[in-house]
Amino acid sequence: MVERYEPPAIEKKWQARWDEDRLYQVRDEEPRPKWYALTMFPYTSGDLHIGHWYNYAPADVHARYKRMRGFNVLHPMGFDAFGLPAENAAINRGVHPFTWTMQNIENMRRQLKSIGAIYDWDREVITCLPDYYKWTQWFFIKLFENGLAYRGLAPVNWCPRCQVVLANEQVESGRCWRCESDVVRRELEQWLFRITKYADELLDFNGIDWPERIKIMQRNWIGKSSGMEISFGLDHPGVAEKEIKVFTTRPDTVFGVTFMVLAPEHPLVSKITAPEKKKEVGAYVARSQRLTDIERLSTEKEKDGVFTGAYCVNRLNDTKVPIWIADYVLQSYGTGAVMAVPAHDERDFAFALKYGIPIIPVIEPPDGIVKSFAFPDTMKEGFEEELKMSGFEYKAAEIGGQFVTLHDEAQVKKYIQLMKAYLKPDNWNDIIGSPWLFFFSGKTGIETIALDSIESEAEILKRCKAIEPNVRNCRTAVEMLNNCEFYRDRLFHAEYGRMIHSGRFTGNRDGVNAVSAYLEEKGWGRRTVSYRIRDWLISRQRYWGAPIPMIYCEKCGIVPVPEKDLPVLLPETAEFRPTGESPLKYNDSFVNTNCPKCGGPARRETDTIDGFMCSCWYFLRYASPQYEKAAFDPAKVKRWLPVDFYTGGAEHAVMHLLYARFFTKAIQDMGLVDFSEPFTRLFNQGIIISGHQKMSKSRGNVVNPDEYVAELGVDTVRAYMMFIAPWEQGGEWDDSGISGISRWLHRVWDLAVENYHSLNNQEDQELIRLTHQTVKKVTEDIEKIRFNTMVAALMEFSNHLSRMKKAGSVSAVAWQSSLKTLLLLLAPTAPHLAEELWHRYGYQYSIHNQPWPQWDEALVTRDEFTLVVQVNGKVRDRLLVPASTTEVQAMQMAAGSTQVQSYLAGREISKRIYVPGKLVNFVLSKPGVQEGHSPSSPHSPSPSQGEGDKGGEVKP
RNA sequence: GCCGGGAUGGCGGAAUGGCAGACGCAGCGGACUUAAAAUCCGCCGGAGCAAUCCAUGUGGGUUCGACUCCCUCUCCCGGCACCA
Repeated sequence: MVERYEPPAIEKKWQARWDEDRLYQVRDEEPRPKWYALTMFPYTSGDLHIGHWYNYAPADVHARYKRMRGFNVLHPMGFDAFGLPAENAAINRGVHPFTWTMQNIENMRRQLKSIGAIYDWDREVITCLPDYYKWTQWFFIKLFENGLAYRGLAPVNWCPRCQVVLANEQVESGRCWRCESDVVRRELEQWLFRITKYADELLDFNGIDWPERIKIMQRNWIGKSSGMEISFGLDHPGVAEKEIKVFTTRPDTVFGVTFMVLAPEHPLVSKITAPEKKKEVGAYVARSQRLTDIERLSTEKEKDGVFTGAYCVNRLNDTKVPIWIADYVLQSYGTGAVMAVPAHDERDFAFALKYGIPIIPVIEPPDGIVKSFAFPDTMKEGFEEELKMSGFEYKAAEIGGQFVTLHDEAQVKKYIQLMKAYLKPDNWNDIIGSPWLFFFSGKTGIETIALDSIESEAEILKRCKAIEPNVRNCRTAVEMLNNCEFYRDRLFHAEYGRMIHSGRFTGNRDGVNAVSAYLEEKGWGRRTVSYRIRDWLISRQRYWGAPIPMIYCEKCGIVPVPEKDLPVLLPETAEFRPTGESPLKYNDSFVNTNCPKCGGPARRETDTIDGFMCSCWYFLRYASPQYEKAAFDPAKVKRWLPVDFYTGGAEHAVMHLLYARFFTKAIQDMGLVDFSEPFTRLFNQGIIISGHQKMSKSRGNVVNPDEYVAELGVDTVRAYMMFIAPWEQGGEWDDSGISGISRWLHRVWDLAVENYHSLNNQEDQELIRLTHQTVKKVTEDIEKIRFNTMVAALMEFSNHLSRMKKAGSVSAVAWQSSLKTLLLLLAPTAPHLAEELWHRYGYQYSIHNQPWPQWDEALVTRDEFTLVVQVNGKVRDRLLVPASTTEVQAMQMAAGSTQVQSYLAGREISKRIYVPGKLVNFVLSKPGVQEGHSPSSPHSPSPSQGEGDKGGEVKP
């Protein structure tokens, strides 16, 4: 018996050898082209679960492949080491965050080493060490000096559980990204980064190869929308401001403004509120401050608000517009004020209905449908017959009367005539949609009033109430119409269309541009853009982060710490209590300092920097991790950056990935680097879930890879990760298939280790073909990141080898050469096994320094192929034919097939389809006669399946 | 609600306009063994004795031909969620 494959021993042996030989040490200066393959470094949470491995193992396979393809590959690893969990461990268990973090790193480094990756550990980066965070602080000062870091009073997202503020990106559906607590608002003075300055640049993804999905998420997050800032006149005694500015994307609806809504936090609120409304408004403002974002922004929550008692003026039609406040308007977007057009905005519509505010339609519905309800007993005898005769679409209402639907202007015109003729005295009728007309039949005839302004709205309502007691409690005309189900779909729409009821613009179809131009000409507005994205809030009221390197001096104000004094070290001792204030605040020896400018007494900033800033530049540090003179050695960054291939989870789409892009653009503008995008190609691998949930310690569903490694070997685990699904897909962790991979690697071992006895060389050509075919398939699959099919191809290849070995049907030379190729193809996936077998064959150490095998396209193609023969698109025969077969020959052979002939008998071929190298399809003309089929195929081959099974029985 | 992605055997998946189910797991049968494990060989979507038919979430369409392209609907996953 030959030696058995024993992975743990082999793996340990080769890892030690590689380590000793510094096989994976990366040299900066090499003639080979560079390849920077980066994978997102882990947060130091304690240990790596199988989900982490799913990030790292396939990334390493790809990097190893690139290495064999002749690239000088930098594939570094490090630790994202600042963050809340470390401090929470300190609070809960009394371990110092530093100790906790470094212990975790020890363990994680051990696990990472067991992967057998090509990480060059000399380049390890740990963000919580002073030699790293010194430069994080240095970058902060650079941003400050360039006007990109500023201190501001802002309503912030406060997580009551973590006792810390969060950036907008770190709030997920109103909850803290880390602990899922509901976030509340607080007004605090904080440090922010001016990411909004780069909003437009961040929208430009030219030159980078990123998944469409991530680009869309970033675009949505940035949320650029073009519109207008429109000024409404304000004339309030004692108030200096003479206008209220609103932001709108729909200037074409400006004639439909019937109220104005300010955010509760809007600075004008306290100034303009009428004395008798002060109490109510104050209470509303107080309440909205108290609510969490979840409560306040919940779409389930009914829109509510309060009238301030004040008015402004719509300059376009000189209408007085009541000013309300409501918390569905956000102070932080646009101007914090909106012009409400209830006829064409869903929220405004709901709000207006709730508070009885008039609704004036100003845009025609694009479907052109107009409705009218002929109320019971309002029409004279014979009206219905007239409707019928005129061909109108109508339906009898349950309560009597008719629902009439009109489809064009001619119908409307005709209907109006008809209706006027039949309307009984002292009644009214209306047509809704466009035009919007009310017809009142009085003593003197019929009077028509259009619902085109606040005044006419009031007049219409007054008259209706006079006629119909049932509508007396309606506050607006639309509220009255809204009682009728039939009208509902006409009362509100948000589409673009022809303007109506809009003075000089009535009839205009390009309202947005027309109104914009007019407002600009008048000086009442300007075209502008708004962004959803807000500046990045980076202050954290916590200990375990890089201290913000700023000093407050009473005389000199805010002064950055001079570079020579960096890093501002975290004091070793601090009291860790969840107070909501930085533990540094009460550390006198940290806080008290001297002003670098005037030397006088001063205080240090006690907040620390958001950990996401550390990961904004770690990819630069890897280029020269021990460099002491600066954050990075410019020559090395020039050599290695940008990252060629960045892999990691999609959960960072609008956090890390957006921040890192911003940061890179910012330092490019400072002249520190000469590229604008850090990651040329991004690939998001899928997530491994467990029990239908993301793996996390807190959920208690983590799967530890260590046991699999100990039992089956790391090569098996690596290959299994590659095999389970396409990498971008991920999925539920299920180890039931891992035995298949283990068996396969054992088979490969036996294949290579056991002696081969050649009996003949019958299959040499076939083996050569299969070898080249496999090289091609494996290479292309790795390039396309289709690792699962790559492993499948390797399995198929080794299955063929097994068969040939058993048969002894290839020469010893062909066998050796193919096996050598198999090992090379296997090297990235199963590096230890490949190295061991390579060594046993006596080939030169190391297999990982060998070039990737090439394939010869001429040898890949077979000299014969299976020609599929179809009749009416259904496969009826398969013929093995020479590769040189011509179309004519193929047709002849296909037609000659006995299988096929039974389908052709008595039928005419109307079309012959030929796909070279693949198939022939005979299309038959429609069956004329039922007989004429051979008894063996009684079914009609015609595609018409009407008769189904019962028609198929033909007794012989 | 809006924006993405997805649905294929018992399971993971393969096939991106041309042989549906590669490769693997599980299962079944056999060989070896005193026996078991391991290993090896065979079978393995459904119906049918068979010829053959049915089958890629639903319903329609385009095409000689559709898992693949287009439209409708259902369900699942991810993101955003009053952004005016």
